[in-house]
Amino acid sequence: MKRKLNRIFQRLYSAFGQQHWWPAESAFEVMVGAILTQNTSWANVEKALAALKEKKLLGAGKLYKLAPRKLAFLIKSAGYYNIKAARLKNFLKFFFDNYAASIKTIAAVDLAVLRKQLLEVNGIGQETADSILLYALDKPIFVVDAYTKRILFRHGLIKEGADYSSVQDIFMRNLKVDAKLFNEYHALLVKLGKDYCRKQDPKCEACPLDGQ
DNA sequence: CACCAGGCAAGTA
DNA sequence: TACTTGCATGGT
Repeated sequence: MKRKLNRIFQRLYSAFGQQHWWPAESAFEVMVGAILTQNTSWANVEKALAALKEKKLLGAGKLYKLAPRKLAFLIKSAGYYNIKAARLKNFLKFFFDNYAASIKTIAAVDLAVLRKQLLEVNGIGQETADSILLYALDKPIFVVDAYTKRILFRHGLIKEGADYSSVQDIFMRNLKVDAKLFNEYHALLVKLGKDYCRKQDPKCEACPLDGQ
């Protein structure tokens, strides 16, 4: 498995190059984006983030004070806006209550400890927690998403419907535990998923992973 | 028109 | 534990 995973990474990197993830201007923006992108296209999330920036509200304090209805309205384009507004509030309360909304403070917390805490926040599941840990706080944890599972399934590396932890373990146990590597690898899988491994065309034509 | 997108929680059996 | 359903906009 180590060989397969490393070969896949090399193929993807050769085909697509560095992805420069996460696309955001700050760690806090990554956290907000991680919640907004739940089951939602990134293009729609970008509109929501732009709306918050335009109003100069993309900061922990500003967002926490903002009325839930107003927040929901501003992130409307990201879909599920009522529930996402509530989830952002839940996360912000956690961030203020435990870490005074300080990125430096929260980033100093042990990976396993913080992951457990994040999962206790209503609205933050495994993928969102791991996205925050890896892309906002630079912690070495592998992010698994729908693309990851689909790609691994289509290439015969996992069974259909494999659960999150089992897929995550495949990467964590067979790759060097390195935030930089995990960052690039997940981003490359998303790139492949978007461009070649769509749900609608199961044939994955011209997939860079096929052939020799 | 139908289907999908960088999930999650709550309800049911 | 293993399904099912609600949440919602915007692009293809």
